[in-house]
Amino acid sequence: MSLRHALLALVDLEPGTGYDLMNRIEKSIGFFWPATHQQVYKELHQLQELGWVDVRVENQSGKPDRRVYTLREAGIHELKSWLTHDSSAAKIRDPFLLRVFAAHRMEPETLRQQLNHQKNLHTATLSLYQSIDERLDSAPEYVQERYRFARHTLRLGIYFEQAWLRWCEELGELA
Amino acid sequence: MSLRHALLALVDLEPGTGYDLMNRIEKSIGFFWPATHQQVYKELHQLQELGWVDVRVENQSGKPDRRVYTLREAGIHELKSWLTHDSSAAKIRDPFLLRVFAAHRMEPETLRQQLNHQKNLHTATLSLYQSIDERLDSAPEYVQERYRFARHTLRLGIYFEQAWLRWCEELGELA
DNA sequence: CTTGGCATGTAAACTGTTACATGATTCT
DNA sequence: AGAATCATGTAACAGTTTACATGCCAAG
Repeated sequence: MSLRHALLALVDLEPGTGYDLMNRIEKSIGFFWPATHQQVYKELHQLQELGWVDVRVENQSGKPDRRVYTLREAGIHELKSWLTHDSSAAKIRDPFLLRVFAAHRMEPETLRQQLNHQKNLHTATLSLYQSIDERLDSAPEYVQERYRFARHTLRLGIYFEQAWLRWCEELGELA
Repeated sequence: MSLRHALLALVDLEPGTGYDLMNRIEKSIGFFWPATHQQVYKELHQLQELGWVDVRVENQSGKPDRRVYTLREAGIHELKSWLTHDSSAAKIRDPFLLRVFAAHRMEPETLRQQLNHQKNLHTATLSLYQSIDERLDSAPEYVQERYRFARHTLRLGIYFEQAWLRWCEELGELA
């Protein structure tokens, strides 16, 4: 039930449309709290019904109306209240690790190939994280200040990817 | 839909009852593919209907019958076939990182407290992983051989926990 | 005498994924 | 001419979580 609060946090940082929020999710919160656009649009409607956000509807010809969401006082209050709660445990679902677990039944060649694929994926993710980090480096100071904690989560992501790559190499040498 | 294959992999390593499998999930596959006992029991029935496992029913007085599952040839075949497929991307859901992302709205004292809690959790998880690893160290060689790849996943878990702890300390110093 | 382990399930509620649906404008 | 971007949704299905349900035996 926390996509709700993820959206509050995002709208708090900067107002935006569902589409816009979705793009930002893909480059930030989505790394540890994935969501689809269908979920986002639905949740935004509920956030409005709860009185936590305001919507400004802008008519557009040909396109659907732009619905720009901003955070209300009640939303800030809810966000703060949620932040005092303890977090439940993280959940990871990794189909690749599942396969590694059963890899004694795998052809060595297949394993090597899949490991290589994972190495590429994690190299790409690491570069992505680093490029987002660098872009923030050259942002105005007030933006840097606002995204200070977002950036900490990014750093953890970088550590994870480095751990992945280390592991992929070690396993590659053995297999 | 991969709990199915997780179970095939587990039964492949060693036959067992749903209860037994569930305990093993909590100490291995569950770290990257969580499941509840309700899911496990249901899936085992389906595995049987698909002809991938055999069941030996042992009557017990007072307790429900023990249903011991073993892997059939068809199950091994399915497992091998699944192992040739590429894995879809991993999914992480971490409510704590969600809160860190929004932490500019958090009381510094609350953040410090929650960080401390996370540090304790990850220290505990790290010890757990290490103790499982050590127990395997002193197992007979044929067991070690069978759990070779399972152990690799454990090592990745250890790297992750180390990354977590490093990050918690860094953030603790700043916040 | 109460806690924990053994052992299996059903059912409802909630969440998340996938497929379908539309259509203008801008870039290559 | 075709792909990508902007912009929003509905509906069916699959998967997960939570609550409920039972009951013996052993250890402390």
